[in-house]
This record gives sequence, C-alpha cells and structure tokens, in this order.
Amino acid sequence: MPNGPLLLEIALPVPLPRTFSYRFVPAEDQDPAAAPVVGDLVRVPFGRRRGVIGLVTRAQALPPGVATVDGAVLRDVQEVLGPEYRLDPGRLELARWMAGYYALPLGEVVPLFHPPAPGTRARKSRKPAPEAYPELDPRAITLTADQEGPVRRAGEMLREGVFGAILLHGVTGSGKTEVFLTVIAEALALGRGAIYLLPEISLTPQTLARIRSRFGDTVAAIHSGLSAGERCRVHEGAARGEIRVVVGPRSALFAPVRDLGAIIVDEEHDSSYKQDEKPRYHARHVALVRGRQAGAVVMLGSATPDIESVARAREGRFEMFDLPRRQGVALPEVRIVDMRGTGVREGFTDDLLEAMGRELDARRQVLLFYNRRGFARVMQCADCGDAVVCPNCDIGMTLHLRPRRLLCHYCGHAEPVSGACPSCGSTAFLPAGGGTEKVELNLQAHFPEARVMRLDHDTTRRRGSYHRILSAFARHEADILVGTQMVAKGHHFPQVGLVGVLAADDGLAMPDFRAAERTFQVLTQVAGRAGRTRPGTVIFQTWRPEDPVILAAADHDFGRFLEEELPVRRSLGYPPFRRLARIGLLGRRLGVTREAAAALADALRGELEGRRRTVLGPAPGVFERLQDRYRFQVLIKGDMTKKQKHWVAQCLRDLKVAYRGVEGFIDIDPMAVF
DNA sequence: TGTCGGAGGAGA
DNA sequence: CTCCTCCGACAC
Repeated sequence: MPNGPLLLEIALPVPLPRTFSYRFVPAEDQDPAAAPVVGDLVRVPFGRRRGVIGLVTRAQALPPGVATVDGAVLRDVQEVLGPEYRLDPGRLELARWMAGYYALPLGEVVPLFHPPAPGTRARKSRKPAPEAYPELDPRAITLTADQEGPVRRAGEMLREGVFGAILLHGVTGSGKTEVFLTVIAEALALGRGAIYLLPEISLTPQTLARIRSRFGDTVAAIHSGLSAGERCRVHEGAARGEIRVVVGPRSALFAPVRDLGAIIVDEEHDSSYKQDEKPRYHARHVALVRGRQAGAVVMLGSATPDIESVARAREGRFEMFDLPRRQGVALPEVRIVDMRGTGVREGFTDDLLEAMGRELDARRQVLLFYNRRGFARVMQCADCGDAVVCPNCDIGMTLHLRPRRLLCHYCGHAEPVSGACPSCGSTAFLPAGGGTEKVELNLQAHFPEARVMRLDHDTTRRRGSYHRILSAFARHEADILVGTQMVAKGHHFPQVGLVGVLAADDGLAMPDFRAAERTFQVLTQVAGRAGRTRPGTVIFQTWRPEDPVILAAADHDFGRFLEEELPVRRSLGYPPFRRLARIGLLGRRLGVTREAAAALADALRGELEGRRRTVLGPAPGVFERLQDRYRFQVLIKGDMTKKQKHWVAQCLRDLKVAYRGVEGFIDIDPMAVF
C-alpha cells in the first residue's frame, strides 16, 4: 500500500445495508505499516456524532483530486485502533457470516468484536475479594472411564487440527467441568488457546477460582463487573497471545484468542446464549461456526442438552458422549406429590411439610423452587372480577410486600397498593396467586425456628448480593433457600438433602413450543441440587402428576423425554425438524400496527411460501401490548437463504415508511415464539 | 441507530 | 408564549 491518502469503505453500526466511504491521510512521519487495512477498527465522525467505531471492509489508494463520493464529502478517519483490535481473517469471516445468517448489516455485528461494546455498563472497577484458591495438582486428578472417552476424542481432534463438535451429556454432578478443563489443558499443551463459555449466572467466584487454579495467569475472565479498561486489557492480552484462555458469557466468544484450539459451551441448553436484543444471535451456533473456521474442537455440555443439539448428534454432525453416573452419590429419588384434593395449605402439601420437617430436624438444608417472584401475581376484585393491569403493558401487576407496591414485571412500572377495587370500589379486593415472597412468609409460619433466605430478582438486585446469598447458604447460614430459576443453576450445596418444587407443572402452560423442554430442563437441574454428598430426596408437587414431562424428569430419564417430545416437534414442524424465523412488529397505535402486520404477512406469503416454507400469522403477541407497544408477529417455518432473509429485512425497512410508527425486527432461530 | 429540527398540542 | 412529544430526514 502506498504511503499516500487512502479511500476506505467502512461498515458502521447503523441499521442501513451499506458501507460509508472515508478518507485516511497518513501523518507526515507515519510508519506506512500503521495505515489501515481491511479488518481494522477505526473511529470516524458520523453525522453529528464523533468516535463511532467502524470496520474497514476495503482500502485503496485515494485517486488524486477525489474529495466526494456520490455527492457526499469524504470525511477523515479520526483514529485507527491498534493491531490488537484488528479482525483477523477468521474473525472477519465470522462477522460476515453472522451478518448474512442473522440478516444484519455487517456494521451491526462490529460492536461484538470490540470489548467495551455498547450495553456494557462501564462500572467503577470493584475488584472481587481475592479468593484464596487451592492449588490443585493436575496430576492428582484421575478421570473416570466415562470422562476419558470425550477427552480422548477431543485430543485426537486437536492433534489432527481439524474442526470437530462433541456433545457431552453428563448428569448433574457427573464431572463435566473436569472434562472441559482437561480438554483446555490439552489444547494449551499443543500451543493452542481456548474459549470457555458459560451463562453469566454460572460465572461464580468458585467456578473462576477453579479454572484459575488450573491455568493461572494464562486465563482471563470477562464478566459484567469489568470496567471498559479491564475489558480492553483482556482483549489486548489475548490478541498478543499472553492470555490463552478466555472465560465468560456469550460475548467472550468474540475475544481474539490466538490459535484457537477449543471452544467449550457449558450448560449449552441455557437460553441466555441467545441474545434477545439486536444483534440477535445464538452463541452456541456462532461458537460452532467460529470453531469450524478456526479448525478447533467445540465441546457442548449439559445435563439437559438442547433438543436441537441432540438432533445434530443423531444426524452425525456432533459426536455424543454420556456421563450417566454421578461421582460418589447416586441421583436423588424424586417423589411426585399430587396436589389435587389433598388440602394444600398455602402452597404446601402435607407430604412436603413433613419431609421438610425431617430434613430440618436432621440439621440438613432444604431448597425450594417456585418460579414466580413477588407476593401475589395480581390484585383482583371478588365482586367485579377486575384486576390491576399495567397501563403500559395490559398485563396484571404483581403485588410486592417489600417494598409494598404493585409492580409490572415487563416494564417496571410501579403503583401504590390500593385497598379498594379501582373499577367498582369494592373492598373485596384481594391478592391472588403466589410468589416467592409469599412462600418465604408462609415458611416462617410453618417453621418458625428455621432460617430462611430468598434468591430471586428482588433479593439480588444489588451488586454482589447474588453471590452473597449463595455463599451464605453454602456455609449453612440458613436452613431453607427459596427462589426462582436462579436456585436451579449448577450450584453445589453439599448440605442440601431435600429439594422441593412447589408447582412442577407451572411452566407447562406457557404458550410456547419449547414449554415442555424448558420444564424438563428446569426440573432436572433443580432436582440435581439435592443430595450432592449423601443420598437426597426431591419432591415435585404438581396438579398434573401424570404429565409425561414431569414423570420423565422425576425418573432422570432424558432419553424418554426425547422420545416423547421429538414426535410432537416433528408433527408440528418445529425445530429441530424445521427452522424458524420470527418477524415481530411493534407500534404505539393498534390499528396501523395490525394493518402493517397483515400487509407484511401477505408480502411474505407471496414471496416465501411454498413446498419448503410456511408463513404463519400475523398473530397478536401472547402479550398483546408491552411497554406501550402493540405487538404482532409472523412466523416463518422452513429454511431461508441469506438472500431471502435480507429481502425480509428490506421489507421491514419499506414497511416502516408505509406504516409510520411501526417498527419491525427479524429473529432468526427464536427461542420463544411470543 | 442517534441526533436534530420542525410541527402541533397542552397549559399559563 | 413555552414546553414537550412525535415524526421525518439524514448520515460518507
């Protein structure tokens, strides 16, 4: 490249399907090597904004005398970010793949590749208390025969240096982490790096300590507590090859780890791998694509693998290994307790109360799972039947006691609690339905001696409180822990002998094709918290004791769940048999939004429907209005080409012009269809 | 997507 | 008359 001015094409993070041209003028004394090349990140002025980060997609000598492009005056690049920030050919290819697959302008995926990505709250760095982690002698670790299988296979793939995907199905407590760490160690021994993804909520100090004790300073973790500067340090260290293992949630996948040899996706079924805002991508899928282009081993692991991953394994695209046995203790016995006609008192059956009493008498701990926060789901009038509904969302508002208020769980709108029905004035205006706050209160009545802690969105709002509660409970500073989903996530509580699920069928009523899968996963995961050091018990209270999903979870029988669920998915044309794309429309005015949705569905049907594809809808969202936006959606079943996806994206841009005030988005491989 | 400026309603 | 929100235009 000559040492003169350059004409650059730059992809910018704006929802426009095009790049922008800029001029780069080297400084007098500038090293020609510092001139930007394709893949570099640059800061440019854009409109009235300055410092917008873009990606160089083309660089050529600027012909003399050229100062405009298509009538627009070329502006100068402000800054070229250092070579640590350059997208190497592999990551550039990944960015291009994502833009194509997810129907996004290339510029919109660029922020993922830059460490202080928007959405990252630049917090004041508060160093987590440096936990003293015991140095483990790796030679002291002996793998079981079950563990050796996947490790050996991953080792072969690493030595061949070709892409391979392994699905590790290991029951809770079976030692998956040890397999992952050994695979990473093998990658390092071959001079290659690794990325270890896990859901943000599983990034506990204990997990990190365990990884760090194994790999020392070659490991860096990315988590929400890092400041922008700290993120940049990790990024630069990885780019320079000083950091060889990056651990973190989905965003860690984009770290510039050199000579990438292994990508681990722990808890691969976890829905937090799907980003539910733009750019909407699934980190498990992207991990496979990155692994393929890097010639790396991608290892997915879970006690409850995603049905799609299992299907890939059956097609022979992943190799599957099982860890069917727990290390040390057997899986807990699960009892199903029928709630019908048994006189449930405040959500507790006698069976559960008795079991809890026995457990507490034996000085062991109890874990209770109830997947709804707050005190009561809604305030309802016994006379006119009206409930208090959020003015922005048309959704019932949940009663909370501490602080005392009605809260909308969808937009955060809060209202004071009234003693009389706002519609008819009746004082027969009462809380209906339960929540973790009520469970906690009722526990005090049943077990006045017991120390109770609660783990849910409300008790973990403050920074660090999540880990504080978990570690306090692990130290047996409370006898009972009650909580939402959060209690189910991979924690190790040695003293928990009993797990109680207050409403095992709760999730089954969700109007989503994944309701059964979600329910099976959460029941299996929460049951896995019981009896980690001695045989434990689990009680599933339920109104639907014959439901096959609940029965399969109670028997720890993943295979049976699959055999029941797969035919349903096949007959309805849902994943893993057909792909989905969800087109969502949002608008303040109901009429226009509905018309836009109808027009969109017609257009999509005309263009896409055929033997291989079905267009469904438009249908109002299950929640018809959230955050003062009416919601409609169209579902496309079947594969679409890149071209078709971008055609849909163009449709949405046109729609916005024709129906003012209506916004649309495309969600490829949606996790929820409402 | 972020930002700006103009249009037009609500209230003093 | 001012403040405020909504809407459209535009970005190299």
